[in-house]
Amino acid sequence: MDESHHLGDLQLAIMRILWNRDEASVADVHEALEPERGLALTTIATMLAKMEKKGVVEHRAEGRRFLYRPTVSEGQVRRSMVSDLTSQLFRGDAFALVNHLLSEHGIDAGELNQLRQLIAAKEKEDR
Amino acid sequence: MDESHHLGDLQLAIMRILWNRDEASVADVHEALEPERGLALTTIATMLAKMEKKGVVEHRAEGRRFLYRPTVSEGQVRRSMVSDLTSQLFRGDAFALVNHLLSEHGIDAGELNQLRQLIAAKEKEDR
DNA sequence: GACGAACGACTACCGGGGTAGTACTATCGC
DNA sequence: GCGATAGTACTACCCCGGTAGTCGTTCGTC
Repeated sequence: MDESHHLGDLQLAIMRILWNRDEASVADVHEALEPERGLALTTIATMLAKMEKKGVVEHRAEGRRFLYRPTVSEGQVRRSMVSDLTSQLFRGDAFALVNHLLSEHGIDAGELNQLRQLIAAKEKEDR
Repeated sequence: MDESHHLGDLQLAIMRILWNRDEASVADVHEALEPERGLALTTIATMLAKMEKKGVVEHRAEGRRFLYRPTVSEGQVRRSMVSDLTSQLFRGDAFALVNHLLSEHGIDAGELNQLRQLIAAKEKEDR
């Protein structure tokens, strides 16, 4: 369960498309990625094959076309990658990362406000 | 400047030692890392050379021994790696990452309390 | 002055992300 | 039935983190 799925940049871009579409052919993914990266279609196909081997996507054949679907959710990937970073940089202390984000990465006043409400809600449910 | 220093696991372990010591020989680093990882001394030496080529450490010779020093701070590395993750997983939205940490990674009641105070302090200084 | 220990330099190898060309195959249009 | 086409499979390559062996030099010691 939960298996440390750390994905590279292109892999994440591909996953994002699959999460939106739920199922997509190589050509679909290629087309969607064409504007930002100018990659060859075979590059996408290779990457999908590697990702399948790793277990983050699966495919079924529809005629001669492969339709790929994600086997892990965006939430799982986020949890896994955030956990990795937290243990690498903050000795596993998630609170320390929150602290860091607040002091080093611009969180504006409106967001602080939202955050306060979030905390209030969370404290209530814990009790 | 600030250059996206993304370091691997061993590289971070080495950096942590250098940040604590401010200057260390290959043997020092090797000795400090011996308990947790059982690495060969040459592995450490190779890694330090690669890290120097990348610009995160530098060395000076003291006799026939090299003394390495970090050229980037722990804060710089944290900022850079956290920023990378934030843009990869949360479209650059640091607040979304905080949100994720609160709901998905155990932050206990006491920490929520500290967090509330942190926010209060930050709101005051913004005004 | 020769010898062994210490130490850096160089080289090599594996795995995995990223990139893509070439080979093969099934199918469509004529 | 045959050629063009669409689509996947295979292979190869680069880069880099991680791992380590071997080589050459230099130093301290007898």
